[in-house]
Amino acid sequence: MAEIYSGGQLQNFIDGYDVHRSNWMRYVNPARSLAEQNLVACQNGRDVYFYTIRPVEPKQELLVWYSQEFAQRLCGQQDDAKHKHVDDDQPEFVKLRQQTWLADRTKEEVKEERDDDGDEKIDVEMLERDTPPDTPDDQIMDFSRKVEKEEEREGTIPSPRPDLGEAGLGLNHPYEHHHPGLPAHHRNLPLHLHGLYGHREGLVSSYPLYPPSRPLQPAYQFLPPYGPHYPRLLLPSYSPPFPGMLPSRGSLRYGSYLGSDGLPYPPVGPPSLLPVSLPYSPSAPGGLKELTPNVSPPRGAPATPELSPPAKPSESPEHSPSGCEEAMNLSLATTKTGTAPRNGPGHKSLPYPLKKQNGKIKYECNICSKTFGQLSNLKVHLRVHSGERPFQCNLCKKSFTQLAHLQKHHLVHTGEKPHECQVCHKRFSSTSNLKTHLRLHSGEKPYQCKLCSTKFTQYIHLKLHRRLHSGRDRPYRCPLCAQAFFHRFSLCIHQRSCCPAAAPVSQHLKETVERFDASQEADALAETAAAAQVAEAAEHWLARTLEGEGKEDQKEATLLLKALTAAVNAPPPPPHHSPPLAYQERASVVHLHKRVKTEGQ
DNA sequence: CTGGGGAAGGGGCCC
DNA sequence: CGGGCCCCTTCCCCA
Repeated sequence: MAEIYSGGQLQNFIDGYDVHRSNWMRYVNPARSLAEQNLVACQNGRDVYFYTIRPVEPKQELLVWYSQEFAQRLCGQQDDAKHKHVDDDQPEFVKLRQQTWLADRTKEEVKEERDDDGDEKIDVEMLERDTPPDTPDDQIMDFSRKVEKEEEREGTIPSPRPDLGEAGLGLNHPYEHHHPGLPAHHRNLPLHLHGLYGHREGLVSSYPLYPPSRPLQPAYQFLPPYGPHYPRLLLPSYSPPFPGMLPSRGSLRYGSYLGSDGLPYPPVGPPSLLPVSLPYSPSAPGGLKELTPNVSPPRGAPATPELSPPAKPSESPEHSPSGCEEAMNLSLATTKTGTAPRNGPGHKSLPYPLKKQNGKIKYECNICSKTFGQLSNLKVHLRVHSGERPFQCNLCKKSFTQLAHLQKHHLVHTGEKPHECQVCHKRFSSTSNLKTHLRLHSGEKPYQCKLCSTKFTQYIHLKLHRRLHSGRDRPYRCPLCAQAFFHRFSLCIHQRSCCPAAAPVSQHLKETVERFDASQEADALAETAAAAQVAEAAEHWLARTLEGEGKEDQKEATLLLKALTAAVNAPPPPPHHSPPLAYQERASVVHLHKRVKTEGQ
C-alpha cells in the first residue's frame, strides 16, 4: 500500500490488497540488489509509477526500487528544517519510506518524522504490502541485511560521486539539495540505499532508459545551465522520462495523458503556483513562450532538475568548470570517474557521431541512427527521444518540440485561418490542411487500394479501408507465411509463385496475386474451378486492370500467368485450418456483396 | 459500418 | 541557429 501525504495530511492511499481492484503493480517485488533491479518507482502528481531501467525479458520478475530523487528526499528528511527555505518553494515534496527500512526503526520514530513534515509535502509510504507468496516478508528483511553485509565487506560506504566528494553541498545554493551527488547526510541512508547509490552506475541507472550496452549521451548535452532565473514554479515534481508511456487512466487516448492536475504532461505545479502570466518572448509576437529547457527532462536524463543541477563554482577543480559543461557532456564526466565503461558496446566518443554519405558529412543520432545534414536538425530531432518540449503555450500549457508547432498551435486559440482556398474561399489554419482540401476540387486521390483500386484523398481513409480486406474473411491461409486468400486457387498460385516464406519474391507479383484474389473475376469463379478456367479469368482480369500500364506490369502479368500454369499441374494445397464449408460460403457471400457494392460505385 | 472532410500535432528539410 | 515551410499522420466528427 502506498500512502500519499500532502501538507502532512494523508490525502489518499493506493491499496493493492484486493486483487480484484488492483493491477499488476501489486505483484512487483522490491529488488534485492541493483543488479536485479529493473524498475524504478517514482511519483507523478499523486500517483505512483514504475518505469523500466533495462529491458525486461519474458518471464523475468519485475523488481523495483526507488528513484534517486525519492531516496534523496527520503534521506534528506532529517535535514528538512535546514532546507526549509527551499522546500517552501516546492509545490510538492515527495518522501518515500520502504518497509525494509522501516523494519529497523520504531514506529515512534516514523511517526515523529511524519509529524515533522512541512506543508505541501506528499509522502509516499510503502506499508505492509500484500507480498506475494514467493517473496515472503523475511526475504525482504534479508534484503537490507544483505546489503549491509556487502558494504561491510567493502569497508567503506561508497560515494556515488567520488569526483565531487561532499564539496559544493552547502546550503547556500537554492538548488543544492537537489544535487544528484549524495548529500552530506547520505550516511543516514538505509544501508540498502547505500548499496544502490554507492554503485557508480547507480547515478545513471536510476534513470537510464537504455541498456548499458547503449549508453545514452543525448539531449543533456544541449541543456543550458540552470540559472537563478530558472522558473522553479514550472518544475515538475517528477517527470518520468517517457512522457508518452505514462500509464493512463482509462483509455489510451491523448487526453488520458493529462496529469492529475488536468494539465498536459509533464505536470507542472498547481495552477495557483504558476506565474499569473507567462509572457511570450518579444520575438514571438503571437504570445509564445519558450520554456527554460529541461522542463521536461530528456529521456534517460534525470527527471527533475534537482537531479541534474548546475555545477557550482565551489566545486572541486577537477569537476567541470561550469554547470553548462557538466550538463552538456555527462558522458565525459562519467568517463572521468574511471568506473564507467569507456568503450562499452555502442560507446561513441563523439556526442554526435559523424558519418560521410556521398561525400557529405552527416550527423548521426546515437539513439536511432538517423542521420542529418545539419547539426541543428539533429538537435531538434533529439527532442523526439528526450521528450524535451521547450515551447509551451501560455494559454493551454500544451508544449511542443518546435516553435513553429507552437505558433501553428496558437492559431487554435486565436481562430486565425491564414490559408484560403482560392476555389471555395474556405479558410484553413495550415497549408497542409488546405492542400488536402484542394484535392477535393482537383479530384486528386493519391491513395489507392492495391486490392480493389478504390482511391482516397487522405491516407487515413485508405488505411481504414484496408481493414475491409483484412484476412479475417479470407478462409484460405498459407501455412508458411500466414497470408490469407478469398479463393483456394489464389492460395495455390501464392504457394507456387510468391510465398515469401518459400523464396524471395517480387513484391509486385505478391500484390498482383492479392489483387487477383480480390477481383470480380476471381469471385466469379467456383472454388473448384479448373486451372484453365482460373488462368482464363486471370488473363481477363489482367487485361482489364493493366490496360495502359507500363512494361513492368505486363512483365508481372506474364509471371502471374506462368504461376497459374504451374498451379495447373500442382495439387491444390489444403487450406490451413480450413473453416467449415458454411463459414466459407458465408464469408464468400459477404465478400462478394462488398465487392459488388464497391465496384459498382 | 464506411467514406469523407477538417483539425491538429509531429518530424524533417531548407533557407 | 532559428524560422518557415512542407509532408505525413492521427483523431474527431458527420453523412
